[in-house]
Amino acid sequence: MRVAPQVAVLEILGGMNLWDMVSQKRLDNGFGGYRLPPIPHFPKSAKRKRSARKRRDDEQLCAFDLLVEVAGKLSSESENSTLPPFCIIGRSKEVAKQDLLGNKEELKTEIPDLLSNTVLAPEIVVKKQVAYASNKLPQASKPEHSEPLCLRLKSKIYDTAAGGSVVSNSGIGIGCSASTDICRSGSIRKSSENRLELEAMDIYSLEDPMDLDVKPPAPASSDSSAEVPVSRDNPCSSSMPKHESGIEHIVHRDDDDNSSGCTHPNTITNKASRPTNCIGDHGERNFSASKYWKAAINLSKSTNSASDYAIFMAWLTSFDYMLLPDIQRKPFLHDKKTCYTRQRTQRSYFKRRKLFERCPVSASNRGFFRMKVSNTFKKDSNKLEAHDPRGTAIRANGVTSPKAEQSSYKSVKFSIKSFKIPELYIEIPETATVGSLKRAVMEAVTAILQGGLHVGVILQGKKVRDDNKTLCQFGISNGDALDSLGFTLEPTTTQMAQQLTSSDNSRFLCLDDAVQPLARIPPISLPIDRDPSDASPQPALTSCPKSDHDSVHSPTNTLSLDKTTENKLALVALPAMDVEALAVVPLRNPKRLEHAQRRIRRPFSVTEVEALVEAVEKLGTGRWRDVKLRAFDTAKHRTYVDLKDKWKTLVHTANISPQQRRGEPVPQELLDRVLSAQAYWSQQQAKLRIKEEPPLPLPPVLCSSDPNQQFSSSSSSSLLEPVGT
DNA sequence: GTTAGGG
DNA sequence: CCCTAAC
Repeated sequence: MRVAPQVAVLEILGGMNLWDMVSQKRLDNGFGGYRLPPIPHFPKSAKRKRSARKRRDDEQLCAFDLLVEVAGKLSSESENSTLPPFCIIGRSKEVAKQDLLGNKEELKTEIPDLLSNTVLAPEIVVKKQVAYASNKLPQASKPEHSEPLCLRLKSKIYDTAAGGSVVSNSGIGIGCSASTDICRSGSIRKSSENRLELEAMDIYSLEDPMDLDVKPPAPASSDSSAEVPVSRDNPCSSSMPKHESGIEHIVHRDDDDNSSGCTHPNTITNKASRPTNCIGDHGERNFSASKYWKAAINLSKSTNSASDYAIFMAWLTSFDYMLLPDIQRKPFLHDKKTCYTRQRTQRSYFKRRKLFERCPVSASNRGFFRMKVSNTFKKDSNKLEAHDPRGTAIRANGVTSPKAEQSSYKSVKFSIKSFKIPELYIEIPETATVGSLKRAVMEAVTAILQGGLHVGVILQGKKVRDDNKTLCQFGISNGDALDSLGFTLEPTTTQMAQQLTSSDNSRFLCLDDAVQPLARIPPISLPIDRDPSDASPQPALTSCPKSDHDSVHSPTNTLSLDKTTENKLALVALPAMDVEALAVVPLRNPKRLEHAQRRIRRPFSVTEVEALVEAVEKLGTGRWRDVKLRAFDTAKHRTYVDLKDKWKTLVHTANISPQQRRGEPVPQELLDRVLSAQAYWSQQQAKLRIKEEPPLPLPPVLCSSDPNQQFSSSSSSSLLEPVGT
């Protein structure tokens, strides 16, 4: 019997709000490279167990954020372009499972952190990848040269500035840039003091950490940049090599790391004299992937930090592995000005975040989660420079800077919560090697990155396209509208599966005065649902599929159009198709990972509300499918459940005081109609129950002869094209 | 697959 | 917007 190789579909989730991911713990179980360390066993103390659990969670968050930040630094400090490629790959659940079956050897290596005063002392676990564990598959499909190895890096993160205390010991998987090639060579296994690693790679435990609540060291040194807290002397850090020489090697040795294990900072051994980077030792680096990353490097050179951070933050949160550059290639510590110091406290992310929001100015100095938004507010430019690696969805608290010499200038502080992450699907044969998978993912990612990402600004669900308007003109500088401010990542160009050619930096960039056209969306982009109800000055982007279906994209027109609309507020309905547009390969059988991903929130526009109201007026409240078909047939992102839910909230909204309402205000007239229709139809339903008589009770109040007219008030004609069937 | 309702 | 029971 011939067994057809199955196709494993990898789904790399995107589009998720980072904050949601973190707060909802959706990074658990391997998704996003996250693994839950086990909770230390405290049989007799529920309390301790609880606190341990909390600590673990906190640590995960910290570690996660560190990754994010590291990536951000990498991307922005790779000026010399000697930066080895680093990439992020995803993996299927199956592969992950197989991962655990292989032999494991552990290698030690060290990677100086890219953040000031912080050292990453990771362990790399090399696993023999059991790539073809499935017995069903013919062995012949196995490539002869070798089994792909899977690199896993268990990062142990120390904060030297904080006295070497363990900041994090997470299970985040980080790979090494050259993993594919290196592994194939097999050198990695011999290159360093091997140690058998028996524990599963996701097994971690922390000792009861030292008091991690100690306040971070105050910035003492005068010569340090105002922003950078200085590392204070402490037993541990003193033994750590300073990073003045660029690269230092630090090996973490925790020989008694076992299941009950402690990773005590004091076990850190400085072995700087002996670079043990397994990769470097053998000089077998083969950055075959580097070409792809030139794009990323160029990108980082030619664009501002906001986009850099955005990109890497986005990808980081989208993938399972991140490949870090080899430390021997380049120091990353030169830019002290922008260096961060990891906050020592292990307090929860949430707590710090709140703190930050409350004290946007000072607390941010050393806060790891500090948002480095330097939103200089210039006269005729509303350029934002968001440096937050954590992404977007900004929240701004209109904070006035007392320093502003020009009284007319007002600073706005943004707290970026997250970017919307583009979604990416990859399909690859099950018989493919992990290495090829990595390459496939990398190519896909690169294809997008090389095209550049454009940062979009969304205000109250609408895309702000006019780059020349000032923030205050949009009301961004104050008011509740700030809560509905967000950012998106959009592909600028996507030349799938194309060679990276570029020295042409002009293609990479975003968030600049001159927004690059969203040109050249790949032909493979999936059909995108347009929201016909979103009245928009951007016909090309919001056209109804019905009428303009094939013009998948001609964003260029649109954008050029933008530039001419300087005098008008260019609030444009969010096309909301960017995500789909990034799809690499149409997903065939998306076995949703774990909790699939939450759909992005798309507030109903007034136009949509009107359409909904009108449909419900005519059809009643119990026929949501019909309502959908009638008024939202072309809006694929609106399900009938959505419509039902929206109606529910509309009714609620109509019943509360205007002061209590949030979001884009719905005209009272519409709300009145909502109540009216709700009352009417609920009455009908009641009647129907009592006596199952009237199959089609003639509606309305006035027994209008035409039920369809009953609720159609003044502006009766729907803005939506009543879906012709 | 739809509806209804709680979360 | 998600999840699910109930149909």
